[in-house]
Amino acid sequence: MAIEEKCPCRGSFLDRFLQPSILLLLSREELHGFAILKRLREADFEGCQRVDPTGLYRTLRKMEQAELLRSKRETQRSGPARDVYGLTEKGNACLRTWAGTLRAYCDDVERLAEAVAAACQDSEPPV
Amino acid sequence: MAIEEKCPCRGSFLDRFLQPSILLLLSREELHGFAILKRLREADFEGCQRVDPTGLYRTLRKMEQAELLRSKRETQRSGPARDVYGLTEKGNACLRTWAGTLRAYCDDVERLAEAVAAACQDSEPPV
DNA sequence: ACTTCAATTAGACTAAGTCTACTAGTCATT
DNA sequence: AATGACTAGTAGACTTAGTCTAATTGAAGT
Repeated sequence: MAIEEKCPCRGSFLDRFLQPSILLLLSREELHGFAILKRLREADFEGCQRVDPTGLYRTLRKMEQAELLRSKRETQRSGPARDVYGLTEKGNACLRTWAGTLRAYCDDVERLAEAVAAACQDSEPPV
Repeated sequence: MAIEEKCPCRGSFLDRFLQPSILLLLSREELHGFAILKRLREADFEGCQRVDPTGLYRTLRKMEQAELLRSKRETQRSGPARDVYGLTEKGNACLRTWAGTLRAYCDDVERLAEAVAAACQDSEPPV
């Protein structure tokens, strides 16, 4: 009867916010991939705390292809070279679109959450 | 500069709520696949309005395999046979877990939405 | 020499959903 | 009798997003 760890109801498949999170971080300052990774892991936004490096770097490259980001390779005095990313104008427009999308999405999920909560109260209250 | 139709910021990839929606519907009454399809299309919850039949039926079978649903084949006096689905006890437990998950998720998205909105106001207000 | 950290990449995989197309029965028209 | 519309469900290839394991390179610390 117990619900498994990987059942979708645990919410493990509900994270689709890597892109807006990246755009948000880069709207404040330019950052390279690894810095974005660390920022996301410390973020108060839980959705990206367990971000996977492979996924992040792949997403950055994809966003650059989509012209949301531009990068420049930066060779440091010490340590390996790294790609510093910044927002393009299109990236900024994308972030503004996200603002509305997230607002609408949030309201929508809110309605579903309330309906589910109501259904649960009606039936079996959790003791 | 314009954002494409299929850019993630439009929100087209933000629908991960087919399973809780199905559980919610079935917590009220038993239904067969096609009825679930129609209910979802009329639902006030936007996330599932454009649900695809293939995806729905596949999800139903998967949920049955995961023992969240049970089905019985029902031959009607008129029309093709159909599979009527109902919640199992595990399905009920899953729905209760969803209640908490959706609540937490909603709060999380809310925070991100506000941060993005704030970032957009700081930079370029949309004219 | 050994380890640790910084920075990034490769490749195979999984979850969810989309798109096009198809089958098969029933019903009302034409 | 044939057509089209509706009900009910299925097949298969594809896309998006993200995970997991593993590897590489270089510099710094012990």
